[in-house]
Amino acid sequence: MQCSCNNCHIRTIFYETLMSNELDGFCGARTELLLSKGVTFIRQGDEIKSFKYLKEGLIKLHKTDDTGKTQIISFGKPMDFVSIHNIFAEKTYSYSVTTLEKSIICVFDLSIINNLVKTNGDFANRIIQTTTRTANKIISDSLDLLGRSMYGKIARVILFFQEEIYFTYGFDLPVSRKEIAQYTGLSIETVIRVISEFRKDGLIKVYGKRIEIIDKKGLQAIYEHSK
Amino acid sequence: MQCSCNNCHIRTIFYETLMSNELDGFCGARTELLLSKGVTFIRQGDEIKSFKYLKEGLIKLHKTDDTGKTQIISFGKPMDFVSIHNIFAEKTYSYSVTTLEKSIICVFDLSIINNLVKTNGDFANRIIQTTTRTANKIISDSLDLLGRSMYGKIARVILFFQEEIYFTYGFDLPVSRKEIAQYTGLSIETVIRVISEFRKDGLIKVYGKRIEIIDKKGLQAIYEHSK
DNA sequence: GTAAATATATGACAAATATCATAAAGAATA
DNA sequence: TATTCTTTATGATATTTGTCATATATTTAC
Repeated sequence: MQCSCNNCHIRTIFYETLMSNELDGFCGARTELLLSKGVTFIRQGDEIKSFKYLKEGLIKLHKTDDTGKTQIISFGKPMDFVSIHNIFAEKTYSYSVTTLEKSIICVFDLSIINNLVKTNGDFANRIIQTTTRTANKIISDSLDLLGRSMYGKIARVILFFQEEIYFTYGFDLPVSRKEIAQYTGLSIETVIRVISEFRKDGLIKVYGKRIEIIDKKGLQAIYEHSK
Repeated sequence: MQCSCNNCHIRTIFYETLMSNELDGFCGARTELLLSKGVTFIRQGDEIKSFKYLKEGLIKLHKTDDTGKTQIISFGKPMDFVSIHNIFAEKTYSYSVTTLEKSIICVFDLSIINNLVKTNGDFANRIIQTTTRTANKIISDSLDLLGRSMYGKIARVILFFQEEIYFTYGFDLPVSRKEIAQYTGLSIETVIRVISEFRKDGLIKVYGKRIEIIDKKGLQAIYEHSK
């Protein structure tokens, strides 16, 4: 039987671990969500019933505390599992997830995944690796940011979108200055000011959301010397 | 067969998931390490060959970057798995682990754990839950610290040792001011100054490493209003 | 037991970052 | 189109935190 996941990267993550009959069940039971930009499709506090995979697009993981302050925890790109480090440990989501661009989400019933974990040791192993890698990336990224100055933090964000999301020197920032502030822990004004300084120093060009990296080595040097 | 892990908390984590014969293999193949204070028993970069459990004592997870700067990632207490969020994802340790007090570490060969993951779905499930919970705690703690002022950060550290480690209002800090700085991202002088301020304000008494909490509600208020 | 190293402590000052105020540009809405 | 709301931008100023200097106390090494 042809599985509609054939062209999807999720196969390369789990394929080898699944028997043909398991794969059919796995792929057959999935739903696809086509979401436009700005849709919060997971809300902190909601019960976890499914396992979600970002097939295309861009998302942010975020949480709001009792005082109403919002923090952005990480950005997710295609081939990322959404909130995967959360779904096996808790009954409800600790974080919300919102699209930053038009995105396609694959939704699997959590019971199918849990069942495969129980019956297929290799699959269980893949899940363990994937969850821990996802969590480790969040930990090392947030520890990295913690130790840097405002210049290093903003340089990191710009380099992140260039190196891990758009792969070109010119791109439209998918986040507002405010969201960069929520991710870095800086104030909005500081974010705006640092971006302006980078522009004045000829490191980047800025036209609203549009960023063009002029001096990538300079940006990298700022990032690296910002401890 | 009597297993010497009978009195150990690790049984309550994995017990129900293991058949009697599996349990024998699990417990029989373990080694115990008795370590004095200040011993680095896991070093970043070393190959991961075992699964380690902190039976008694206190440890810190830390890493040193290329510039020689050391960051403390988390503190581990009894019943914690040491670096568990790392061992399934990587071949080598990303972090070092050092005892802060005399500690007992149980060492299991990683292949035994991996084998159980493959053959026992319930056990695999427990491992997934444990790894993700460990990682989630680190993520939420570090996000929490990131958003707080120096007063909130130091209050958090003092409250952590009172509430999660010693359970009494008076205790000896198991870490130096420098280590608190490495954990919070503050400078050493700032850590010392804030502790002094807390003392001058009558929140705590300080005799070198000895801390006595005088006004716990006051400390909590500082922590909570420090965003 | 003495010397050296490390940890704690505090002051003075500098640097980093936040806050408040204000304004213009853009986007959303009626 | 006019109106409102949000985002971006910048200046002035205040607050937070770091750095450097120096001193004492404590621990470690020989």
